[in-house]
Amino acid sequence: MNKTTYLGELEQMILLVVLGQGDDAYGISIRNELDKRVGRKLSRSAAYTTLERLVSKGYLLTRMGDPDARRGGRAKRYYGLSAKGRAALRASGRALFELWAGHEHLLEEA
Amino acid sequence: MNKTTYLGELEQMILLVVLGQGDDAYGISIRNELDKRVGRKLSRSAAYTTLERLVSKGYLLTRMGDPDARRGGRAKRYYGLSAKGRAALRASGRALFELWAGHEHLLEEA
DNA sequence: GTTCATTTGTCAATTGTGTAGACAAAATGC
DNA sequence: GCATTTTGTCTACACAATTGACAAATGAAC
Repeated sequence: MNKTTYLGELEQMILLVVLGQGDDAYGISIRNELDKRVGRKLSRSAAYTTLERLVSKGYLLTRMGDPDARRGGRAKRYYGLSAKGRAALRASGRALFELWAGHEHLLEEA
Repeated sequence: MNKTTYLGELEQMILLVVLGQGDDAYGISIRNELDKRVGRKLSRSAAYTTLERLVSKGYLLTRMGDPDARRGGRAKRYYGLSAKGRAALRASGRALFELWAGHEHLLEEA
Protein backbone atom coordinates (compact mmCIF):
# COMPACT_ATOMS: atom_id res chain seq x y z
CA MET A 1 0.00 0.00 0.00
CA ASN A 2 0.92 3.64 -0.20
CA LYS A 3 3.24 5.04 2.33
CA THR A 4 1.23 7.46 4.42
CA THR A 5 2.03 11.06 3.84
CA TYR A 6 0.62 14.13 5.47
CA LEU A 7 -0.82 17.33 4.13
CA GLY A 8 1.43 20.33 4.39
CA GLU A 9 0.20 23.40 6.18
CA LEU A 10 -0.63 25.27 2.98
CA GLU A 11 -1.97 22.21 1.23
CA GLN A 12 -4.51 21.75 3.97
CA MET A 13 -5.66 25.35 3.79
CA ILE A 14 -5.99 25.24 0.06
CA LEU A 15 -8.07 22.07 0.16
CA LEU A 16 -10.37 23.73 2.67
CA VAL A 17 -10.86 26.76 0.50
CA VAL A 18 -11.54 24.61 -2.55
CA LEU A 19 -14.08 22.67 -0.53
CA GLY A 20 -15.80 25.90 0.47
CA GLN A 21 -15.89 27.38 -3.00
CA GLY A 22 -17.60 24.41 -4.58
CA ASP A 23 -17.58 24.61 -8.35
CA ASP A 24 -16.13 28.09 -8.49
CA ALA A 25 -12.66 27.47 -7.15
CA TYR A 26 -9.84 28.61 -9.40
CA GLY A 27 -6.32 29.87 -8.76
CA ILE A 28 -6.99 33.52 -8.12
CA SER A 29 -10.21 33.07 -6.17
CA ILE A 30 -8.49 30.61 -3.85
CA ARG A 31 -5.58 32.94 -3.34
CA ASN A 32 -7.88 35.88 -2.63
CA GLU A 33 -10.02 34.01 -0.16
CA LEU A 34 -7.01 32.83 1.78
CA ASP A 35 -5.88 36.41 2.15
CA LYS A 36 -9.33 37.73 3.01
CA ARG A 37 -10.27 35.08 5.54
CA VAL A 38 -7.02 34.45 7.36
CA GLY A 39 -4.55 37.00 6.07
CA ARG A 40 -2.43 34.40 4.32
CA LYS A 41 -0.63 36.10 1.45
CA LEU A 42 0.55 34.05 -1.49
CA SER A 43 2.15 34.89 -4.76
CA ARG A 44 0.25 33.50 -7.69
CA SER A 45 2.98 31.01 -8.38
CA ALA A 46 2.94 29.73 -4.81
CA ALA A 47 -0.75 29.03 -5.19
CA TYR A 48 -0.42 27.31 -8.53
CA THR A 49 2.58 25.23 -7.55
CA THR A 50 0.71 23.86 -4.58
CA LEU A 51 -2.48 23.31 -6.53
CA GLU A 52 -0.58 21.39 -9.16
CA ARG A 53 1.07 19.24 -6.51
CA LEU A 54 -2.32 18.44 -5.02
CA VAL A 55 -3.58 17.43 -8.44
CA SER A 56 -0.64 15.15 -9.04
CA LYS A 57 -1.15 13.52 -5.65
CA GLY A 58 -4.75 12.84 -6.62
CA TYR A 59 -6.31 15.13 -4.03
CA LEU A 60 -7.72 17.60 -6.52
CA LEU A 61 -9.39 17.28 -9.89
CA THR A 62 -9.08 20.03 -12.43
CA ARG A 63 -10.69 21.23 -15.63
CA MET A 64 -10.28 24.26 -17.87
CA GLY A 65 -13.14 26.74 -17.85
CA ASP A 66 -15.17 27.76 -20.88
CA PRO A 67 -13.12 29.95 -23.18
CA ASP A 68 -15.93 32.52 -23.48
CA ALA A 69 -15.14 34.56 -20.39
CA ARG A 70 -16.87 37.91 -20.70
CA ARG A 71 -14.33 40.37 -19.41
CA GLY A 72 -11.03 39.55 -21.08
CA GLY A 73 -8.20 37.49 -19.78
CA ARG A 74 -7.13 33.93 -20.04
CA ALA A 75 -9.44 30.96 -19.37
CA LYS A 76 -9.73 29.83 -15.78
CA ARG A 77 -8.59 26.46 -14.52
CA TYR A 78 -11.07 25.14 -11.98
CA TYR A 79 -10.34 22.78 -9.14
CA GLY A 80 -12.42 20.41 -7.05
CA LEU A 81 -11.76 17.82 -4.36
CA SER A 82 -11.51 14.15 -5.19
CA ALA A 83 -12.70 11.49 -2.77
CA LYS A 84 -9.08 11.00 -1.84
CA GLY A 85 -8.74 14.73 -1.18
CA ARG A 86 -11.74 14.69 1.13
CA ALA A 87 -10.27 11.74 2.98
CA ALA A 88 -6.89 13.41 3.38
CA LEU A 89 -8.52 16.57 4.64
CA ARG A 90 -10.65 14.63 7.08
CA ALA A 91 -7.61 12.82 8.44
CA SER A 92 -5.60 15.93 9.04
CA GLY A 93 -8.59 17.79 10.46
CA ARG A 94 -9.25 15.02 12.94
CA ALA A 95 -5.65 15.03 14.09
CA LEU A 96 -5.65 18.78 14.59
CA PHE A 97 -8.94 18.89 16.47
CA GLU A 98 -7.80 16.06 18.69
CA LEU A 99 -4.57 17.85 19.56
CA TRP A 100 -6.28 21.17 20.11
CA ALA A 101 -8.85 19.65 22.46
CA GLY A 102 -8.52 21.24 25.87
CA HIS A 103 -6.48 24.19 24.62
CA GLU A 104 -9.20 26.27 22.98
CA HIS A 105 -8.75 28.99 25.57
CA LEU A 106 -5.42 29.84 23.98
CA LEU A 107 -7.24 30.99 20.87
CA GLU A 108 -9.06 33.69 22.79
CA GLU A 109 -6.02 35.46 24.20
CA ALA A 110 -5.14 38.93 23.03
CA MET B 1 10.14 43.83 11.05
CA ASN B 2 10.35 40.11 10.67
CA LYS B 3 9.06 38.50 7.60
CA THR B 4 6.06 36.45 8.64
CA THR B 5 6.52 32.73 8.48
CA TYR B 6 4.09 29.98 9.22
CA LEU B 7 4.26 26.88 11.35
CA GLY B 8 4.72 23.68 9.42
CA GLU B 9 2.23 20.89 9.88
CA LEU B 10 4.48 18.90 12.20
CA GLU B 11 5.76 21.98 14.00
CA GLN B 12 2.23 22.87 14.96
CA MET B 13 1.48 19.39 16.29
CA ILE B 14 4.65 19.31 18.29
CA LEU B 15 3.96 22.67 19.89
CA LEU B 16 0.52 21.41 20.87
CA VAL B 17 1.91 18.31 22.50
CA VAL B 18 4.53 20.33 24.37
CA LEU B 19 1.79 22.64 25.56
CA GLY B 20 -0.19 19.68 26.82
CA GLN B 21 2.67 18.00 28.62
CA GLY B 22 3.60 21.02 30.68
CA ASP B 23 6.94 20.57 32.41
CA ASP B 24 7.38 16.95 31.39
CA ALA B 25 7.82 17.30 27.64
CA TYR B 26 10.97 15.75 26.23
CA GLY B 27 11.83 14.17 22.89
CA ILE B 28 10.58 10.65 23.43
CA SER B 29 7.46 11.55 25.37
CA ILE B 30 6.44 13.97 22.63
CA ARG B 31 7.02 11.39 19.96
CA ASN B 32 5.06 8.75 21.86
CA GLU B 33 2.10 10.98 22.51
CA LEU B 34 1.87 11.97 18.88
CA ASP B 35 1.65 8.34 17.93
CA LYS B 36 -0.79 7.44 20.67
CA ARG B 37 -3.18 10.35 20.18
CA VAL B 38 -3.25 10.74 16.42
CA GLY B 39 -1.26 7.86 14.99
CA ARG B 40 1.51 10.10 13.76
CA LYS B 41 4.70 8.05 13.57
CA LEU B 42 8.05 9.80 13.75
CA SER B 43 11.58 8.58 13.86
CA ARG B 44 13.46 9.95 16.83
CA SER B 45 15.60 12.09 14.62
CA ALA B 46 12.58 13.60 12.89
CA ALA B 47 11.29 14.66 16.28
CA TYR B 48 14.59 16.14 17.41
CA THR B 49 15.27 17.93 14.17
CA THR B 50 11.93 19.66 14.41
CA LEU B 51 12.30 20.43 18.10
CA GLU B 52 15.68 21.97 17.45
CA ARG B 53 14.27 24.09 14.65
CA LEU B 54 11.51 25.33 16.95
CA VAL B 55 14.10 26.24 19.57
CA SER B 56 16.20 28.15 17.09
CA LYS B 57 13.13 30.05 15.90
CA GLY B 58 12.44 31.03 19.50
CA TYR B 59 9.18 29.09 19.84
CA LEU B 60 10.50 26.63 22.38
CA LEU B 61 12.77 26.90 25.39
CA THR B 62 14.88 23.98 26.45
CA ARG B 63 16.87 22.75 29.42
CA MET B 64 18.74 19.58 30.25
CA GLY B 65 17.19 17.39 32.92
CA ASP B 66 18.85 16.43 36.17
CA PRO B 67 21.58 13.86 35.58
CA ASP B 68 20.23 11.60 38.34
CA ALA B 69 17.67 9.70 36.32
CA ARG B 70 16.76 6.55 38.18
CA ARG B 71 16.58 3.95 35.47
CA GLY B 72 19.66 4.31 33.31
CA GLY B 73 20.01 6.12 30.02
CA ARG B 74 21.10 9.53 28.94
CA ALA B 75 19.78 12.72 30.53
CA LYS B 76 16.58 14.11 29.11
CA ARG B 77 16.30 17.41 27.32
CA TYR B 78 13.07 19.12 28.31
CA TYR B 79 11.10 21.59 26.22
CA GLY B 80 8.57 24.28 26.98
CA LEU B 81 6.73 26.96 24.99
CA SER B 82 7.98 30.51 24.91
CA ALA B 83 5.58 33.44 24.68
CA LYS B 84 6.46 33.61 21.03
CA GLY B 85 5.63 29.94 20.65
CA ARG B 86 2.22 30.44 22.24
CA ALA B 87 1.57 33.34 19.90
CA ALA B 88 2.56 31.34 16.82
CA LEU B 89 0.37 28.46 17.88
CA ARG B 90 -2.53 30.79 18.51
CA ALA B 91 -2.16 32.34 15.08
CA SER B 92 -2.11 29.07 13.21
CA GLY B 93 -4.93 27.65 15.31
CA ARG B 94 -7.11 30.63 14.55
CA ALA B 95 -6.50 30.30 10.84
CA LEU B 96 -7.33 26.61 10.87
CA PHE B 97 -10.50 26.98 12.89
CA GLU B 98 -11.64 29.81 10.68
CA LEU B 99 -11.14 27.74 7.53
CA TRP B 100 -12.76 24.66 9.02
CA ALA B 101 -15.84 26.59 10.11
CA GLY B 102 -18.87 25.20 8.35
CA HIS B 103 -17.16 21.99 7.32
CA GLU B 104 -17.17 20.11 10.61
CA HIS B 105 -19.53 17.53 9.19
CA LEU B 106 -16.69 16.24 7.03
CA LEU B 107 -14.89 15.11 10.16
CA GLU B 108 -17.72 12.76 11.06
CA GLU B 109 -17.75 10.76 7.83
CA ALA B 110 -16.68 7.14 7.80
C1' DG C 1 35.94 -1.36 37.21
C1' DT C 2 35.01 -3.44 32.60
C1' DT C 3 31.38 -4.96 29.77
C1' DC C 4 26.40 -4.99 28.47
C1' DA C 5 21.95 -3.39 27.63
C1' DT C 6 18.90 0.59 27.86
C1' DT C 7 17.45 5.14 27.09
C1' DT C 8 18.05 9.29 25.08
C1' DG C 9 20.13 12.62 22.06
C1' DT C 10 23.14 14.29 17.73
C1' DC C 11 24.75 14.48 12.80
C1' DA C 12 24.78 14.23 7.75
C1' DA C 13 22.33 13.64 3.85
C1' DT C 14 18.12 13.41 1.19
C1' DT C 15 13.41 14.28 -0.24
C1' DG C 16 9.22 17.05 -0.05
C1' DT C 17 6.81 21.59 0.67
C1' DG C 18 6.50 26.52 0.12
C1' DT C 19 8.18 30.87 -2.12
C1' DA C 20 9.36 34.51 -5.49
C1' DG C 21 10.21 36.50 -10.06
C1' DA C 22 10.13 36.55 -14.74
C1' DC C 23 7.37 35.10 -18.52
C1' DA C 24 3.47 34.03 -21.64
C1' DA C 25 -1.46 32.81 -23.35
C1' DA C 26 -5.98 34.41 -24.23
C1' DA C 27 -9.30 37.42 -24.09
C1' DT C 28 -11.15 42.82 -24.60
C1' DG C 29 -11.11 47.79 -26.15
C1' DC C 30 -9.36 51.06 -28.65
C1' DG D 1 -2.60 46.09 -34.97
C1' DC D 2 -1.28 47.43 -30.09
C1' DA D 3 -2.00 48.11 -25.25
C1' DT D 4 -4.36 46.34 -21.20
C1' DT D 5 -6.41 42.97 -18.19
C1' DT D 6 -6.80 38.53 -16.24
C1' DT D 7 -5.11 34.24 -15.56
C1' DG D 8 -1.85 30.52 -15.82
C1' DT D 9 3.16 28.28 -16.47
C1' DC D 10 8.27 27.68 -15.73
C1' DT D 11 12.65 27.78 -13.34
C1' DA D 12 15.11 28.13 -9.49
C1' DC D 13 15.71 28.49 -4.59
C1' DA D 14 14.77 28.28 0.60
C1' DC D 15 12.70 26.00 4.25
C1' DA D 16 10.46 21.73 6.49
C1' DA D 17 10.26 16.80 7.18
C1' DT D 18 12.43 12.25 7.18
C1' DT D 19 15.85 8.60 7.43
C1' DG D 20 19.75 5.84 8.98
C1' DA D 21 23.85 5.50 11.24
C1' DC D 22 26.17 6.98 15.39
C1' DA D 23 27.30 8.28 20.19
C1' DA D 24 26.74 9.97 25.26
C1' DA D 25 25.24 8.79 29.76
C1' DT D 26 23.43 6.12 32.96
C1' DG D 27 22.40 1.34 35.75
C1' DA D 28 23.12 -3.70 36.20
C1' DA D 29 25.86 -8.04 35.98
C1' DC D 30 29.71 -10.05 36.69
